[in-house]
Amino acid sequence: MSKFNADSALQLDNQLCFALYSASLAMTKLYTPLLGALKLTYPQYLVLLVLWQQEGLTVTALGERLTLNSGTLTPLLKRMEASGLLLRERSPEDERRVLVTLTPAGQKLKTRAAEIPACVAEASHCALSELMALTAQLKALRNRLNDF
Amino acid sequence: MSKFNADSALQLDNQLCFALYSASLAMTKLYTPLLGALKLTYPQYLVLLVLWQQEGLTVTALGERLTLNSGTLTPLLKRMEASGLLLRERSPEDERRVLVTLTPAGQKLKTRAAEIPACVAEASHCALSELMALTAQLKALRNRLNDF
DNA sequence: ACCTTTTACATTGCACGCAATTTAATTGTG
DNA sequence: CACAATTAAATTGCGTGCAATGTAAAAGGT
Repeated sequence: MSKFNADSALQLDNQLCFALYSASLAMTKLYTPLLGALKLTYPQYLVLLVLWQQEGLTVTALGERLTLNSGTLTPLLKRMEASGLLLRERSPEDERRVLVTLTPAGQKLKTRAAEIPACVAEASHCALSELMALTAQLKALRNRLNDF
Repeated sequence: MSKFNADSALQLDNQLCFALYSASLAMTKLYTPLLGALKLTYPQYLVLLVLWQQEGLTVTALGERLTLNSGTLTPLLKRMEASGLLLRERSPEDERRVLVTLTPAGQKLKTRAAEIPACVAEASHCALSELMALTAQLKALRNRLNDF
């Protein structure tokens, strides 16, 4: 009897999908209290990570970076605008586009957020090299899945 | 200048959290059409994976297995009950507990779901050994994060 | 027996996340 | 120039996911 028959493949703990799902939920739960101190949600933090690197992106460009669509991003960005972190402005050259820029308050959060990655690295109980290797593997997997 | 200063640590593509997040979303998007043929959502499929292995679990036991709480599970299980996949019954010995069992329709889906893992393995373009190794790493990470 | 505490689920309110659709602006084509 | 096709966001409807709270049953202490 093979070790990997159909029944084995359907066991929750053998499933890469569940390992990904549950690890991602666990990571979000780790971030929640850290981000709560900055009054940010987890996807809001991801938006800031992008904007701290490059401002003036369109909603579509942000979505490509985060693999999120306008159905998710539009209300999320509106909430961040309402809390004073960013501005959403129609592009003068192309009125279809909405350009997203940070307010001084949004830029300022970068300093306070700088401590977060170290907290996460500590909680993971991993060497930096291991974290980097796992990150690279996950990015490769994500790209293969998205290209499928 | 170090390769891993504070600014580098805040780059989206260096973040394990985003690699996990985006890979998990990509995996869900891969499953969605496969599960749509069975009229299942992704977390509903995860519930079935558990119940196909062991029936008669309480809501709490299911939640521990899936790392989900009653706020998520109660409405999810009600929807699955409404679609005829399972039963939710109070335990006669302890009226606080709700026991979840599969209907014949819920059990029957296991046969049709058996093809899904192979589809996912193909889409990942990975050898089985690589998938197993990545799954093991993610489970270890999840456990460390949850214990933190 | 009485009463506090604990346990198990359910409920509420909020924030995603996405497919499908809609609206408005721009581009392409004759 | 007219007008269909394309593009960019926004909207709608639904299903999670969770913190906080509520409710009812069981357990535990005196």
